[in-house]
Amino acid sequence: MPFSDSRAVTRSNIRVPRYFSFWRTVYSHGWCSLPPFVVDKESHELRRLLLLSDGTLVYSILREASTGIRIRAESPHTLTSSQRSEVRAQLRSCFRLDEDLSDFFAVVHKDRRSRWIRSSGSGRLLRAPTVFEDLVKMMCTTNCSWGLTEIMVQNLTTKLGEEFPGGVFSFPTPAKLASCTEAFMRKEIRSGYRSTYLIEFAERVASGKLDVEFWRKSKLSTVELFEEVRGVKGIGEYAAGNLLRLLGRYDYLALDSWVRAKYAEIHHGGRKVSDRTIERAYQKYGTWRGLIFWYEMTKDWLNQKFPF
DNA sequence: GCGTCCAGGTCTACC
DNA sequence: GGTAGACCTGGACGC
Repeated sequence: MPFSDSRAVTRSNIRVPRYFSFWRTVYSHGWCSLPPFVVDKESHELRRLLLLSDGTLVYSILREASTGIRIRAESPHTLTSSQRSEVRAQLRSCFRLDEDLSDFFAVVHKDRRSRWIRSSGSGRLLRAPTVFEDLVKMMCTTNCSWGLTEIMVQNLTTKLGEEFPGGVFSFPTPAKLASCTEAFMRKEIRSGYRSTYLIEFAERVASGKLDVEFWRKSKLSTVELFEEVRGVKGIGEYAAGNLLRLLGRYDYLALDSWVRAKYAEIHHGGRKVSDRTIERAYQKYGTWRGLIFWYEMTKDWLNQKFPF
């Protein structure tokens, strides 16, 4: 645990919007169990090593507070005001605090089946500080078990990330990932056939040929943006649909084997149904359908303090 | 302990 | 445009 007397500590508080739950956001999907995110279940904290734009590493520890989110930021030196601002900006982005969901909350409030989403403080899906990290992780979820995804991401951070005293690691930069050989990726990261896709993607980002961070504020239509995301080798329909959710676009259901089985269990007694049937059922929710679908599939997590 | 089979998305080649 | 097979790993299972 990276505590040290020589460490500079900054404490602050982030105000949160209406209809927000810290833990419902942390457990909105599996990202909180992939490093650099770590949930400390004993101290009820979310921890994460942040890499600032000037290269400074900041170990952030977040707790739920009555006034919002309480942050303890540990760093090798006292943070400047611009560094403190960047820490807060990265965390605000992770928690989607600046995303306007008023229309979404109005839609779910009108729908008896979905009303619980607003009242439970759900609606904001946790994401990484960068689109690069979200996409790399998304690629690591394809065609494998969740356990293997955790192994790949763990290896990416410990073997390619920056180390902070105390044994925690940041997520690797595009340049660091781009410098890897395929053999290294296969042997050390265990990313298998995804290795060439990951390296190629990192090279495009590191060289500036592909600006994925711009996707969060892109004015492209959702269909156009979906196609652009699909242009990354290794990202198919499922991964692109899921990534779009983390970009604030919710038109796609991002069907994978887990949600297909879950939908069949909830609505058809476990009997398999076609993707078209699922899509038809959520058509009425318009551009919010992907978000409402996801929360309906994970509603049973609501009753668990730590769903996973 | 070893071998075999299977699940999991995406890409590519082929029809 | 649709489909089959390959890709790779961990886990389950049988021996």
